[in-house]
Amino acid sequence: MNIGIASEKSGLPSKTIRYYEDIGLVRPARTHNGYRDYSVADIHRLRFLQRSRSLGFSVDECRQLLSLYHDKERESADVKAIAEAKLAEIDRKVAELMGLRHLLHHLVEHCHGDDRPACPIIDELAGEGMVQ
Amino acid sequence: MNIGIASEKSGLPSKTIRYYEDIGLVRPARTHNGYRDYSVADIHRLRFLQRSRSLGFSVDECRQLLSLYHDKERESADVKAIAEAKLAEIDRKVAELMGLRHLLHHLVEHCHGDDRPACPIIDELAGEGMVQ
DNA sequence: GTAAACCTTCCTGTCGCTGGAAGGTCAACC
DNA sequence: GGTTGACCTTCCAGCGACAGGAAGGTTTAC
Repeated sequence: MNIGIASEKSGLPSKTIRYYEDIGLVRPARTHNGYRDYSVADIHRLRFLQRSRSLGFSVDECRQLLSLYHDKERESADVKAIAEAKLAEIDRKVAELMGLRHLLHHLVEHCHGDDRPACPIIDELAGEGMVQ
Repeated sequence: MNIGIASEKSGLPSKTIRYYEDIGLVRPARTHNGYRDYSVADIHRLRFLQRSRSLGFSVDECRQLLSLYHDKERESADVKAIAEAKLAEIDRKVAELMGLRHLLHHLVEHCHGDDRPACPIIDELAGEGMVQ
């Protein structure tokens, strides 16, 4: 399978697939003309990568997950630990964004939004506001 | 004021302050020996940048906000529009993270987390799961 | 006098790709 | 056989927003 087909089947752009090869995540065969030749197993790896990346795992975490995936003796405890760490990270990010959201929302609510120069958002950013 | 003091007062690392100068966000004077010399107004700009960056505005958005901040004739409508766009973006991010959180949580819940090789997280990533 | 703490510029690396240039290969059509 | 167009290759550069470090100058304190 050429890279274009692999791209279609995996949902990853060709550029990304080549990049994944550069960093050693996938090693396709080559045909006589030098074209990359993807096997069904390669496509599985690529789909696995596409899914885990879209779930928010870093490329390095994906590397670990892939090796666990291919390790017949893998312990699901390892996988669970990685997933749980990621879950905690997501919670942290959401909390941070929500805090940010509340502050911004408050500022927007108190901004009259017309052509008067006074603006509580700018005042807050300048450190003259009453918020926090 | 030397850059170290500016760093303390603004809450930004010296490296970041120099970077902001590189990209034209702040233009401190120089002393006879070539050291950067920050005025009180410069510190205000830096604090403004620190606050708006930590509120999730991109450097380019900060640049806009700064110019609005310095524009006496600014219209708060402009500021409000930027803040509202950012708010919508935050909402999108939170929604995405929550979706991700639910899926991951579900997977973690169904992973027994011991040394048995079967692991629903891996199965899901491999495309063999029942989830979605 | 000298050591520590500061400052300078410049270059490289981070992460995860993405875009583009320059060129080789293949399949189809006239 | 020629040509077009779609594919493929490698390599190099760039994104955002800095961070790390080298090599060297300056100031301050003792």
